[in-house]
Amino acid sequence: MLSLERRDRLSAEEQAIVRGMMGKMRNIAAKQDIIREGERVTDSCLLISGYAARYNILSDGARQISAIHVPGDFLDLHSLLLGRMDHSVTGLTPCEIVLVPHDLLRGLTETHPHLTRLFWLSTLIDAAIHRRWIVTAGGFPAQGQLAHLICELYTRLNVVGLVSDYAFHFPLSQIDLADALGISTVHVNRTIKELRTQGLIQWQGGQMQILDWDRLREIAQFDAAYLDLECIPR
Amino acid sequence: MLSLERRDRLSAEEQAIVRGMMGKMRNIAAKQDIIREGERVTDSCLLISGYAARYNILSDGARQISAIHVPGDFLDLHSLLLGRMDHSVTGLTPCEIVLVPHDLLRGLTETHPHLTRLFWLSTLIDAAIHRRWIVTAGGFPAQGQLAHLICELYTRLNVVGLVSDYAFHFPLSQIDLADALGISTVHVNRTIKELRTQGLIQWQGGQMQILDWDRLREIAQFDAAYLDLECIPR
DNA sequence: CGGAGCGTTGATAGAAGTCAATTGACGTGG
DNA sequence: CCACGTCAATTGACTTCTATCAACGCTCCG
Repeated sequence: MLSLERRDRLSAEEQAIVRGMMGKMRNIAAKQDIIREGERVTDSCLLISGYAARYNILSDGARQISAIHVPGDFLDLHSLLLGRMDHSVTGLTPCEIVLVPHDLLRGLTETHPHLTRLFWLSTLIDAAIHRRWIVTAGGFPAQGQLAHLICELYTRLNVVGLVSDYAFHFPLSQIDLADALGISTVHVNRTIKELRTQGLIQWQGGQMQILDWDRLREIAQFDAAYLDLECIPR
Repeated sequence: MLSLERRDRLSAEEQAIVRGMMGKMRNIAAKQDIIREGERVTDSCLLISGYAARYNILSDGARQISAIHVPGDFLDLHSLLLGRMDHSVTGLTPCEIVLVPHDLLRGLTETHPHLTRLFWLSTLIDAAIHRRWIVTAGGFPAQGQLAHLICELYTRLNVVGLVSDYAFHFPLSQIDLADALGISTVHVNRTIKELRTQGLIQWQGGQMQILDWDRLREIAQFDAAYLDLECIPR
């Protein structure tokens, strides 16, 4: 379930510990905030199902999304060591999350170095994704950016077994995409239209179908290396 | 020297360990690569003096910078747990770095939980900075983006004692700024001109002088909270 | 002296934003 | 059951921001 377990082997004991840390499941509605900027939090959230996003509100009221999360991701593992949240987290769709108390996580850093490194790794992959977003935002026009996001989400969902035949559930609104890509909704709409017209994707009823992975990947200059999907000792 | 020590207290033993980990100093010329994309590395680099940057080269040859580093920063602490570098690192100016062997760092994660958390924290702050760059890239026009970068660098340099009277050494080229902000050099030039004309900054001979911090901060919507500068137990 | 690199400026082209309007899906209340 | 409101998707017209192309000056240095 955790993306952690795809990048290194966990011992039976470690698996048991991780499972034992999970608090009770909580249901989050779409558009409901899970964490608010400025809070000091006492638990980290693991996303079980649904899409969630980190975002900030700018002074003109615009929402800028800095990360989109898929099941298996920690939404705010970084809150374990950072003093206050520098962003909010919201459900983009209805979500299920479990809370992992910071006390337990901190205890784990004292007693289980290997698990600690894997949790650390999880935040490092977050950071690698952030860097890639910076690169695509700065270096690509809207079409490349959108194509890259689709490739990335496809790959990340694939890791947790949520794709089949180049298709995945993708019920986000064009508004969400606009806020993530930093472009207007009108422009998102036109950019999607281009991808459709070029026969690269199909997207309707909350279902995304990639029709031509190779060309989409090329437009996006997508290379999954930054997601560090090797399963190796860490 | 490390930015680490500004965010929590280190015991005498911890300070000694950290000092003991430093390998020998290396000098890097401006525009010289320190780490190349795709490498597996065996040491992490700590920047002692100068400016460095993480970057990727896009298929059209453009360079997109995803992070700018100041003295006291680790350039690639994440390489400890990530398999291969997903970006390169270069000196933007002549730099001094010290290498910290991964063997030592990994050993430390086995024996010193508190120091481990502080190293982890260092990468979390990197990530927080990445998020802020995503927000400013997506949400601001060029002037706000540039203003934000100046505010950020001022604040980060202040942490390590490298500013005085709102001035700091800033010998980057406009080309470097263009690659960091994802805009053209011509537009960088015009944007700087605006900031100068508005009496916000002065920048000549590699020296940046902030003339009106309050207005610059306002244009940039800069709030240092994301840099998490509190000195608290972690 | 002459070239290379950087900074600066003007003119023009292209990308993306804003404003406005229309459509369709959906849910609520009468 | 239908009227109505809301929200998202879509499209057109126009504006603004940013890129590109081109030219020129400056400084540094071989």
